[in-house]
Amino acid sequence: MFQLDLKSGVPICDQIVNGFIKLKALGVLSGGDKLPSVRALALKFSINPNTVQKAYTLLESGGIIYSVKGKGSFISDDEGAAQAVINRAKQDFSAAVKAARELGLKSGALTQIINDIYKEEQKC
Amino acid sequence: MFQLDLKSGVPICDQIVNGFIKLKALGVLSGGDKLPSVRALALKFSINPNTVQKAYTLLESGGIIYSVKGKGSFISDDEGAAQAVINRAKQDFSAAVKAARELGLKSGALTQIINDIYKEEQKC
DNA sequence: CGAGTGTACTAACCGATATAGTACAGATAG
DNA sequence: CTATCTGTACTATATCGGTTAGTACACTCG
Repeated sequence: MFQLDLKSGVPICDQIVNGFIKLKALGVLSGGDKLPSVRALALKFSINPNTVQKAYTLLESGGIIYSVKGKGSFISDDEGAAQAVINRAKQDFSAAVKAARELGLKSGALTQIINDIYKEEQKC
Repeated sequence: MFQLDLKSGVPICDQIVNGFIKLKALGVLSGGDKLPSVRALALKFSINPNTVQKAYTLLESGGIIYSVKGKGSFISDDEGAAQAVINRAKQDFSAAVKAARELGLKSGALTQIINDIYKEEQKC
């Protein structure tokens, strides 16, 4: 399960959304898996159930999960949603590349950074 | 001169800060160049002078510009500040790379995006 | 029926951002 | 010197997004 950083400035609901997206992208959660209930997750993180519900609503509108009244919320097995997540991640990354380019960074410097970060991953 | 997007959600003062940083990074503005006065820029963008002043204060605390009472604000010729800008840009980009990696994107996909964006630049 | 589930709604609080208005100090041109 | 432009400082207010608080309803399952 992911962690929350209450003092990071990043909205809690966004952190929850991204947390489950990552868990699905990594294969930790897959189609049909049950998510914690709104109230249970709120209790675990000591936050308000409304905040969790907001995150779940966002996840459902994005096709990442689906919710059933009286039963719970579950990871969607929709492959299109997974692809949408990847596309959104690519868009976010593209924006970062363009921002870096506007500040005068060369492509070589960027690829170098990528290599460093992915090399660091292999150590673990 | 840069543009402002009032409805982007990005704080106006941040947009002003980034705007001048880019202008300096691109060489449009260089050491000693005079910035518009707080009131003039506020008038041009139809925003509050306080907001411009806040941006200028941030720029000065970052060493990007320096201000002189009664004279105006000027681009700093401090090379260390320029390096700091580049480092900050690299840090921002690193964060984007890590976010993409956490979502399962491979380094090859990222370098591909970089190549596409920088290739597109050469067309212009 | 009862407990747990998602869902909906209103009200209120809080922090960040932006605005409004005023005031003071230094520099420069006339 | 005076007027005007400059940066700077300060308080107060308004707005918005995010969060919390509290309540309520409908559904599922044992």
